[in-house]
Amino acid sequence: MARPNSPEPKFRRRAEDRPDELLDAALTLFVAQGYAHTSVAQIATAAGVSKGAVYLYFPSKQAILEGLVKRAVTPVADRALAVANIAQGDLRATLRSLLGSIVVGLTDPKVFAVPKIVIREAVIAPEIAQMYRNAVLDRVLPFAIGLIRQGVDSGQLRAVDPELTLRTIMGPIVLHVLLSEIFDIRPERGLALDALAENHLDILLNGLFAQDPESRPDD
Amino acid sequence: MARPNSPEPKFRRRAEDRPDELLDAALTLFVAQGYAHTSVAQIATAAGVSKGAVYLYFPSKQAILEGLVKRAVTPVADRALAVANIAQGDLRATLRSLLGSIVVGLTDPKVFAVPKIVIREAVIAPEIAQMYRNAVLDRVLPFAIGLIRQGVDSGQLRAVDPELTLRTIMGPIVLHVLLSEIFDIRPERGLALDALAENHLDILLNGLFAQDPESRPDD
Amino acid sequence: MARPNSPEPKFRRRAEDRPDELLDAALTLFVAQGYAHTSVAQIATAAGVSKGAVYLYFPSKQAILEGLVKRAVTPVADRALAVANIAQGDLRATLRSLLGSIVVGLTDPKVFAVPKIVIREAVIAPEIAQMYRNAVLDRVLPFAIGLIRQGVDSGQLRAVDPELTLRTIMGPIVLHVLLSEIFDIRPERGLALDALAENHLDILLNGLFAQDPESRPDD
Amino acid sequence: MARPNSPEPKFRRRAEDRPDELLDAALTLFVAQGYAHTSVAQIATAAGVSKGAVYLYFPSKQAILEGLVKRAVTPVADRALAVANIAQGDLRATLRSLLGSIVVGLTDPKVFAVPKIVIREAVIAPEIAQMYRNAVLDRVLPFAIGLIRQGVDSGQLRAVDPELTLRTIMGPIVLHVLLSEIFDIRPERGLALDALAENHLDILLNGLFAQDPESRPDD
DNA sequence: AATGAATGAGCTTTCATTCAT
DNA sequence: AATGAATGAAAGCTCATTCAT
Repeated sequence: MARPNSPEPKFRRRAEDRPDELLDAALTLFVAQGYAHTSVAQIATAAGVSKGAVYLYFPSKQAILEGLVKRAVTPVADRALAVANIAQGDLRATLRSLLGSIVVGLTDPKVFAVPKIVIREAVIAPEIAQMYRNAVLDRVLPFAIGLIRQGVDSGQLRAVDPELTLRTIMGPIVLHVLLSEIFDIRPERGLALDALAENHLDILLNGLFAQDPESRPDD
Repeated sequence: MARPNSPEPKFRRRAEDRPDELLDAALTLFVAQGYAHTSVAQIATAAGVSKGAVYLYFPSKQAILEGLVKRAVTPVADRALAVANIAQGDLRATLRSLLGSIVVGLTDPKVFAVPKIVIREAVIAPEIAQMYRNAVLDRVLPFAIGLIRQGVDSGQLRAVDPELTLRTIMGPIVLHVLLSEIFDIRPERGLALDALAENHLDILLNGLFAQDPESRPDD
Repeated sequence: MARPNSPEPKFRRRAEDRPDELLDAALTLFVAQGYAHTSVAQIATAAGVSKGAVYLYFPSKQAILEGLVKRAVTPVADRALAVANIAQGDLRATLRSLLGSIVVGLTDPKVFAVPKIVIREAVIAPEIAQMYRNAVLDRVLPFAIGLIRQGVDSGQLRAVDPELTLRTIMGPIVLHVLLSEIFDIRPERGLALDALAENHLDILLNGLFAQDPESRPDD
Repeated sequence: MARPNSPEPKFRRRAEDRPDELLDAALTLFVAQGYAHTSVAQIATAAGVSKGAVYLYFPSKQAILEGLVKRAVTPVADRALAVANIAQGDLRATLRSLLGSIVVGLTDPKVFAVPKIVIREAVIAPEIAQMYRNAVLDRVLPFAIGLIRQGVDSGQLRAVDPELTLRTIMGPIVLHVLLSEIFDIRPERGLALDALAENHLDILLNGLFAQDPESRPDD
């Protein structure tokens, strides 16, 4: 306090982004080992500070988890809503670019790391799942559902249930990302999320079944 | 109380189904609190035995988790393959009854509890996820994928990728079950899994979009 | 009691030497792993009986240790005193055959196993060391000391302290057996106890030092 | 009590000699009760710290035992080798002062406590016996044996086996210390180690037997 | 602001002993 | 006489959190 003209602290160990460094360290460790198997000491070491210092920035281990989710929540929702701007004109094109955005988002490990942690640790920290729900899902889902509803109302989409249809659209891609890591499933090469999205979109657009014998093209 | 020659022996004996009772207790606790937050003492108490007795049947806490998965694995795979018998004749009907079976299966909390635990604890016990993969997924998925491939080959289905298509078919339902609990999402009343399946099937059969007159043959 | 003319129990699992079988099993295990690291269950298994059966013959684990010592105590003392019969005539011959007997005794692992256990476990079971002392040492040592005293009194031995001299006679051999196993010391080949006894006896008889310059042969 | 700003902090800090304090406490307890019967909690209490604090300095209970041996090993070997300087000139004098040093060393309970523990716990921790062997015995014994060999070569000693003779020299004294405590043998007053050494030296120098005139010179 | 020594509750696991059968 | 399931009291060890410095 009243620091006496500090002598050029330009290159001092930046102290105000300590929390962020701690969160980064915690994120990596939580993803790799789970919350319960990660000790505060490990987080401190990974962030390059002492065990005690962690408690200068976070009152408890659980608070680190909360901080992680809080930090991730706003950009994710923002990113999702940014897609809203695409949502104009042809619905097919919108759907295609929407799925594209999702694929890009899920491919970046940083983006999906926090949701994965939330899903995993929801049992022991329900309030965190709640927080995530409020901050992300409750902001993003209604918008997406509204989009579908408009399509139905305008007659572009068939008379489907908008909320349930959102699950049909999103489910395969999200679950794939979630499970492929857990069960070590690698369809062909890599995650092949784009191939999955391609095939999925095809079915959404054209249905699963061949229309009828004579109209079927020979592709 | 003050009942002279007490009719309750200090401990029950010869419980041949102790392992099962312990697994039941563990399952409930693991679902409710997660593996890490469940102590062996809690499992023992819930099963009505002493802490030490647990180790009469399982050599370690982790072995309980494994026992849980082992016990669940066979019936699940069997149940899934039993659906195989439905898989004859019209593919639309097959698909409908297949989804119906899945909905019934996932609605029973007992059935999906173990997979949920496996998914949650995969990070700290990868070999258990592996076990589940080998015992369930590797038995069931190839069969399902083969079914789709036959549909494609016979011309009933459009020229979709069988493996990726399976994700489109299963994804929405499985993810819904997985996330609805975590995020406490209850669409309208209950899980409404049947409504979801209905809407999903509708999209699979007819596509998402209203047919524009010229492209739609005569479906 | 009053067993109704038992139908030829000739080849029945001999039940009355169960205690001995248990002691045998315990001895082996105690020697190999120490008392603390040997569980009653191990003893039972090694003896081919159930855990509970052990308690039909011994009231506690410690009682097994005591039983072990009790069983070993009498024959050891007897064997030692049997050597007394040799103790006649020339003292040099007596000493030589005495050391020979000791060497033979210590070479047999069975004989020295119990004393080794007693020595090792004396801290946690002082009453057992006491028992050994009373039953063995107090019977054998006075006799040996008396022998030495006679030698001194008769003028065959120099004017040494009989009690302390007994330590000089016995110490090297006993310590060698005790430590060679512990420190994995193998002088040349095997324990070479006989060579040690030979050399030791030589020193006892002739002293360590060459008598004087001129009398020394030219080795 | 009701002393406002208590002058006794909840815990002491920065005790750089904590490890030593813990080793001291452990040594006392191991000597009194044996390794297996001493709990980490006991060691902690005896050292005036909490159970957890022990693990700040030693990774395991066994590591305490090792630390104990490591700490004792260097001074013992050093002390032994310091005797080397005495080893010049007349061998009789050397032997006398050597035994004197040993007696002094063994009389100090601190010095012999660790070897006694090593001997006792060798079965369950053979690597510790090995460590002791390497650090102490392998440094000291060759020197002592060499000394004897020189005596033989120079003709001062008779043609004895140097290695085996070392046992004759050391055995009685070491075994006496080892067993007297175990069997609660107290010859007359105290350990009387000096009397033992005196008598032992006498025999080494002059042999046990009274010289019969004719046989002595060149037997 | 930062440290890291210290705490103490809690965990998994072992095992001598008991007892219903 | 014999079993072995069951107990319960430890034990060794971990770790989130506190606090003197």
